[in-house]
Amino acid sequence: MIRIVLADDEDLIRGALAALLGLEDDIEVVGQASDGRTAVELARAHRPDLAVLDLEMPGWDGLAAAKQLSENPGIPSVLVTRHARPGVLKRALGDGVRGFVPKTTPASRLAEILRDVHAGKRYVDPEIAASALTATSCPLTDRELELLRYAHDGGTINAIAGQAHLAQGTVRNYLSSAMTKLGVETRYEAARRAWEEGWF
Amino acid sequence: MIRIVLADDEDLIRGALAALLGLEDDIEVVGQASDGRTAVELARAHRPDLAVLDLEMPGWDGLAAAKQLSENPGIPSVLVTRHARPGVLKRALGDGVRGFVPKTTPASRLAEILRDVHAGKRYVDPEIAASALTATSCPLTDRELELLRYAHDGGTINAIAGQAHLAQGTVRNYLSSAMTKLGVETRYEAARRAWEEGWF
DNA sequence: TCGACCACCTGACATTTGTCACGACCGGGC
DNA sequence: GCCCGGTCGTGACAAATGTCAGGTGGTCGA
Repeated sequence: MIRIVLADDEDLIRGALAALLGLEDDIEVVGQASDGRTAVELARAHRPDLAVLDLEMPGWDGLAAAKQLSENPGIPSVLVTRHARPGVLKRALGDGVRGFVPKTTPASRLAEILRDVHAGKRYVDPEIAASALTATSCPLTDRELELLRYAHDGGTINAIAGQAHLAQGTVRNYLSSAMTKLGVETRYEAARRAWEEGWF
Repeated sequence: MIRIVLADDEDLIRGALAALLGLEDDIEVVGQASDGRTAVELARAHRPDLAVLDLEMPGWDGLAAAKQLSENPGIPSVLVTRHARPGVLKRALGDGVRGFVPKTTPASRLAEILRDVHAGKRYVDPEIAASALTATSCPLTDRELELLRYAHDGGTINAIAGQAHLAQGTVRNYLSSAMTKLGVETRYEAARRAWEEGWF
């Protein structure tokens, strides 16, 4: 019997996934959480064989939870995600994630994947793996990424400079540099590109 | 027995929802589709009692499919959505949608909701209903909305003017007007606000 | 120790953008 | 008729933005 802790912030999806896994004779969902922190607490209490975590969650996301679980109680995680972002896959594998499943995966495969991971294998969606291999590794510096993160929600340069505690000239330079590196015309496009690649 | 056609572009979620509904004795999923157009074809072929449609789908989205189904074979629809956008709810109800369920709804409630809708009732998530009532109705003109749609993916004014076949001065005027009406500083924030409200 | 390099920051400059005032056209109400 | 609101455009101005040359300090390998 494979004992699982399941985390997804959308109740409907989490419940549906639980129903799906409940159909399998050898899988048992022993706990459900709606955010990463609760998932970690549940896992430390129940000691499941496996954690199935949605990547996009408020507060601690799936990646943060997976890292915790892999370090402390040594519980392997499978991440489920809507957006197949190559950079995120790389970081996830570095943080001890054992399976990476986009939501476009056929439902019938999920149980098999969990069994494989439980048996010690790893699973990575072939599509994402391919794009992660061909993907240009991130050409941006940490500072550039930080400012792109701020730029992502559409504020003015001044607002960004305030949040980052920098002069606006500096902010403009970093963003300009990022824009040239990515070959786009505006910081918004740059921010979107960086997000899509999974660089943050 | 309530016969249902189910549409969601994410295979994993669609399969999980099917599993969830399959647990109910009085509900049968007679067809599954990954986009709105296929959902409509399936529904015309199988004549289900109800269609459960994800709102966010490529090609025809859930709203378009629901409208078709309500007009032609007269099949009622329940929309499932991730983002609770008040404007979308209003349009949906106008297009004959009978149920509006955000993905934050507890999984255990879904079956009840489908039964209610099948019995002729309507269901609208109370949270969204409240925000739709208090929401300011859209103060923007069609042209302003159109340009905000273009602005939403981050191009320059020139690019937008090209797509819309307008002079850049005109584009700036419309966007500026939209920005003042919404009380924001940049066209990107304006575009995001309009999207969040469900105005497009 | 030196130079090369990189991340970091700044100021000056040209372009883009937002704002405003204005005019023309069209359609529908009063 | 007249007025009003939406559409489309122009020109001008100030502010925000992007671009560039340059400066500082630290690390690293030769």
